[in-house]
Amino acid sequence: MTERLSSLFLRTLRDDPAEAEVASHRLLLRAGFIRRVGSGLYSWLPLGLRVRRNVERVIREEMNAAGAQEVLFPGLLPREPYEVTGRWTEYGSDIFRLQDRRDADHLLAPTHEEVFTLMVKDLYSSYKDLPLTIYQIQDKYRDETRPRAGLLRAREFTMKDAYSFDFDDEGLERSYQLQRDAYERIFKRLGLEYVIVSADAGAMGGSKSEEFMHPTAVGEDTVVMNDSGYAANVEAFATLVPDAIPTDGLAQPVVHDTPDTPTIATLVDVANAQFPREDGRAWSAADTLKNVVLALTHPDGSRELVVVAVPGDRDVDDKRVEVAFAPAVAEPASEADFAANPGLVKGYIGPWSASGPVLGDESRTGIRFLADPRVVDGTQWITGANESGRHVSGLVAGRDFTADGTVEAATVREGDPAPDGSGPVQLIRTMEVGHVFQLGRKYAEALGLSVLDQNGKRATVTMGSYGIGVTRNLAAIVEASHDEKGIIWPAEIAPFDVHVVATGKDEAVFAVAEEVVAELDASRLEVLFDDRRKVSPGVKFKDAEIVGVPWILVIGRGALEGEFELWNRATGEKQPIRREDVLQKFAK
RNA sequence: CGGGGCGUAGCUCAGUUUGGUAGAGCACCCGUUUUGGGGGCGGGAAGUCGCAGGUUCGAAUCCUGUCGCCCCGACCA
Repeated sequence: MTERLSSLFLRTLRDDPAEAEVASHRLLLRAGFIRRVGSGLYSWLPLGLRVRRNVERVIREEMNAAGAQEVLFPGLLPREPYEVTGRWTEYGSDIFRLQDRRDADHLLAPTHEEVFTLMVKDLYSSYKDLPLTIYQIQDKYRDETRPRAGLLRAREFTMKDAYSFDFDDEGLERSYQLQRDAYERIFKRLGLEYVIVSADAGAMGGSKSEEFMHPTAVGEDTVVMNDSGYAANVEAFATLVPDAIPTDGLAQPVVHDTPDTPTIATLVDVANAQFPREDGRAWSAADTLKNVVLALTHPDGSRELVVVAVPGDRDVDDKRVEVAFAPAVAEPASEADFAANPGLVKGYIGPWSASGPVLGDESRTGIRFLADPRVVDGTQWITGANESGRHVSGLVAGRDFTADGTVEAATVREGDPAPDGSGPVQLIRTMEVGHVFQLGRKYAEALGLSVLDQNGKRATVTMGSYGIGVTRNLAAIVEASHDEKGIIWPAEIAPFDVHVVATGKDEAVFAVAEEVVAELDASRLEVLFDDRRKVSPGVKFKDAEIVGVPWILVIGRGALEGEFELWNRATGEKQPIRREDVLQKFAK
């Protein structure tokens, strides 16, 4: 196959479009792969479409090899299936909703669990039909609050989603593993670096969930990992719990007047000035206990206040809180909440007071009190004394106060110990490029998908869900593989195998190039041929470099003597090549 | 949703403060020259100045409203 630059629907841009910030967005626009139509909506030009099809091809090959079968569902769906699973409402304003001429509600599918499940329900009814894994490559729609970074977070994006259907848990585990293995092969072929992290499964009600995360500065997720193989999403990070300390012989708590210390920093200053440590070391924020009041809204609509205690040198991490309290929604307590609970003295909250416990089941307020796992028995803290302008020091966990439980709410920091004992962790920015998920029976139950077992009894099917963002992966590859000159496509998904550039004005040179291109084409190579006349060599070279085909074959000077030049786009290496060696060089 | 910025030719932008005939570079078309790194010269086509209303003799420019886009944050199966 040969495409000629003289007729290709392509216009490269010399200047960076003002709308593009990140490299992939900028380069895909400039090199003429995509164009923006609306916020988070992109059109695909011939070059972009070719790469996209190649990404899809890799995914298809691995899906098929893993025994999955391809299907295709509509992107436009009626409301009913989503009503049954509760997602019509749960999804809120993140989905595009529309009405047909009879005012019937529809949506543009953000994901397809429901219709896959219903399709299997329609057709299958016996355990003998299982296992089954089916997939599609489909456009998904999400009304993102803020689309950004071009293809990395778009409102219309292409995704491969697969679903497995099994009779029992062992079957699900096997199907899951097959998909997981296929994902590893896909990312290796795409040349995309990844780490697999355990993810929180709460939101979708499943059991086991792992995310394929691609390390990149433009990522929106934080992964906690170390060189010894530990890796987890920051939401799923578990604190390594220190050993308890004997409380025997520890001094009794002391209450101090600490006016004007509403923040941890001011408290530490006052503590060092007024009641220095006996061992001479200075108090630090880590010696204080910060008590944060959160308001939870439970799925039944009820509202509950909880107090979360974290060491004062850490903050409460919103994402970790969200997971810790799901399905309840947590938000900072409002002024009204404080007004309704006079027992909570803002800025001076603590579990203890001179006149008895303030927080917890048996306390004055009865408010649930959850502590960071580091607050083990025997640790001593400076914290609020529940009186305005007063704090207490030497407050011993397990002796002077007891939490109602622990909560993973504190921020994770570089250097924190991994829960598996493998040592200190690092925090890296990543982007989710794939997700494998054991859904279990949630959707099958909600939608009534069951099969008859060997005894003729109904049994609910168990499901897995497996997603890869096709267009996001394409953009991630550009992020990971470009230089100041342009894109550098990995051979597996490059729009063409070789980019032949004919230079000069000598028609004899073009005639040679035509012959070589025809030979390459005949050996089933995909060739991009810059056959433009009256375009200067510099322009052609710049275009070749920004477009990013792995090999650039320059036919110009010396062409009539059979001497060409072969450029390696990735390394920048340029070597002479004899005409008679060209075919062999590219032989597949 | 909060904060910031921006809408003028396909792209990048000037002009707006101080109202007075719509501009530049690149890209595009024609001619010419050049041919190994976005070349030179000459000519040309191309814009409802986001949209609506208002003020004014006159609005890209001032006023009001509105729509859209980008960035940071919140949010994100």
